[in-house]
Amino acid sequence: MRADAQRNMDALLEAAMAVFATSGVDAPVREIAAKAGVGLGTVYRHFPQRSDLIAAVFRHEIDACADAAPVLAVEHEPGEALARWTLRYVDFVAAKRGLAPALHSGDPAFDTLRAYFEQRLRPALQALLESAAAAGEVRTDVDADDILGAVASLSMHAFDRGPKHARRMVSLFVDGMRYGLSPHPKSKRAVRRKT
Amino acid sequence: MRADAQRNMDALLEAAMAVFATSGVDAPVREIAAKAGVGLGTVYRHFPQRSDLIAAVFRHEIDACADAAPVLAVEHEPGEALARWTLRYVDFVAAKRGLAPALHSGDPAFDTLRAYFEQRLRPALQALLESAAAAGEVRTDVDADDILGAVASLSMHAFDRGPKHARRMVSLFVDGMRYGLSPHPKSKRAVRRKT
DNA sequence: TCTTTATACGGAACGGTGTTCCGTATGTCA
DNA sequence: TGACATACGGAACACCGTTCCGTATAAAGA
Repeated sequence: MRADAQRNMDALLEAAMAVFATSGVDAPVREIAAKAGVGLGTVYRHFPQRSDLIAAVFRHEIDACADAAPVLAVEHEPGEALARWTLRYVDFVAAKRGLAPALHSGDPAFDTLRAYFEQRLRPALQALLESAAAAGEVRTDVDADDILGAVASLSMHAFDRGPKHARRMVSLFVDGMRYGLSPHPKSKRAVRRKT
Repeated sequence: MRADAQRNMDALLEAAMAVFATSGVDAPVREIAAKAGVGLGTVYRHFPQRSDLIAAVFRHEIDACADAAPVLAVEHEPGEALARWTLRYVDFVAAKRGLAPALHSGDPAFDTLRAYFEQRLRPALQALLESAAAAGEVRTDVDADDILGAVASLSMHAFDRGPKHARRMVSLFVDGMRYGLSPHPKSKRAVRRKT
């Protein structure tokens, strides 16, 4: 791949991410091209359809969210890492709330995306979940898909009442996974009731 | 109101309903105008914005759904009427699935619509619900808003797996409301356990 | 019945969108 | 250093929602 092509590709992705965040996913392609300092033709060379650009940005952010998991796993105790990643995931879902319609619109460009979403996020979360479970910091009757689905629909709705509310509802849910287990990582007093 | 104006208005509503059902709510205004045998200017005389036309069709179908309630109430036993209306409501929600994004889009033309939706459907359902409750055919700890909300979100999701699945899930929900009560309207054997 | 006039009609025109096309510029490799 | 495959920019196209205005017509008074 030619150097300038690669450079423009990166510039486009960055510009698109910024513009989508500001003006929503309905922002004109011309605006993104301008922000990236690139001609219209160049946009369509790299992303034949408008939806391909959206999908690329989306994929990019899925990666960022998934990649946050191992980092958090190193920086925090298992239970805390899980809790923090979940809130990170809330932010991801919130940012992409405007895409829900597109996802269900039947555009084939987004079919791949759903699969990528699961394939990438599930293992990331599963690792955190298994560590936390092994450390006895969360219950064992919840799996990664449960969390991905529940938290997504939870924050989707709850965001209508503001980001604070969404994070609070999700925190509640996460605390539910800790129910009956040691309340703080440091104090290992076994409070556990109800397997 | 002039006679031709009324005629064109009706033709437009009918054409819009048909076109939206076929091509979705994103269908071009020109297509609707053509189907109604009417000029573009006429469309915008009656519906200053595209969203006003959508809202009008929506209101029309809310009415149809609400008006079905008293009819069913006369034709069937209270519990059965409630069950049938709920499935009628599923069809309504399913048909309008494409509007969910628009509803949440912040367009002021749709703000009124949400209010109308509740103001019209809640009393219709409430009447069925009270009859059924009075006849001892459903539990009394569920109210109209519970049903409207639950069934809407339930069928919204379930329709991804086909209309059969949606109706099945909702039927399950409705049966839940009958739990512990006489299984068939005719046979009044009191099976009831658990108040 | 015939005027009159307020009202409604049709469709060309406008501004803005996604997408295509092609002449021009440029990175890459022998 | 050429030669050429590749990438670039932006004018042009098709289609969209919306506006505008000259024309047609339904309705009310003579």
